[in-house]
Amino acid sequence: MAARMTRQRTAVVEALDEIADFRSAQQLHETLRARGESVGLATVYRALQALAEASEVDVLRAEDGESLYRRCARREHHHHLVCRMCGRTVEIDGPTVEAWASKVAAAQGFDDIEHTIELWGTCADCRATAAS
Amino acid sequence: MAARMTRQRTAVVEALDEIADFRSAQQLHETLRARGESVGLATVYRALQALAEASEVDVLRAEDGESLYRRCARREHHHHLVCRMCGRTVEIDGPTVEAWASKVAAAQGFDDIEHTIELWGTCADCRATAAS
DNA sequence: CGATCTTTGACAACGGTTCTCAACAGGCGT
DNA sequence: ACGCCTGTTGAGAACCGTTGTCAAAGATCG
Repeated sequence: MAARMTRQRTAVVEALDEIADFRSAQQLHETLRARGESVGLATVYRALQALAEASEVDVLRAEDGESLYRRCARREHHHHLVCRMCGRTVEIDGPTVEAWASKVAAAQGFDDIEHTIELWGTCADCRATAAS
Repeated sequence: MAARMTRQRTAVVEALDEIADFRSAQQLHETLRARGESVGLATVYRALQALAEASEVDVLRAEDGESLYRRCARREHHHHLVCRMCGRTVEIDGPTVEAWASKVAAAQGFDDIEHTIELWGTCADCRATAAS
């Protein structure tokens, strides 16, 4: 059960530290391969899974269902505004929304409440690129 | 391009009308089969797709990525509080949240904004069942 | 009724993710 | 330093929800 620090896990964490945007496991795998780090795809998935479980990375689902990962600046609970084209991300928090969510859910007799609040859009750069 | 009203499409719509909770395409297919209506799985998927496109049904992604469908009472924009065990659903709207979302996104220079706001929990009934 | 043209359905294909299992390598004890 | 023990790796298979294929079936119109 002791988490060993292997070359592969280190590589995944380092890659995440350098990338500011949300990326899929496959994109990350691609990146590692490209920079010469030989890491298996399954290993990337496992590393991300472990990191997510330890709250070291945030996970969210793209509109097509693919999982995207990101190492966030703050470890506290927060949400994201993500560019659906390039993955560019802005961290957001909404104290108002949090309160609203738990109040509404509790009023209906629901327990173990969890909420998904994500904002998707097209960032200024991508809009410019798409226009050309 | 003219949408023909076939036996299969009618069956899917009728099933949705009778079920108040979010269900997956496969569950719906199962239900139709069980009641004697012979409908192909691909057809169920296509029917749901068409209905979703016409805003006749709401779609949302379960935590494992599966798509869930539901015929909602109101066609206007709204959100859901869903029981993650049985799919039981309560429709919700949050005018405050809507305003907050678009304001935040616009402030960051993002366009074509879309937001995902869903609440997950365990309903009173399922909690009781799980405890026994 | 017949012609036309969409829809159907069994099955294959797809894409992301997880599983399998033998080879491998941290890291602790000596 | 050396081995051993045990967690980890990786190539490929398996999985599972979903979409594509294409010949046969059926809805609609004249």
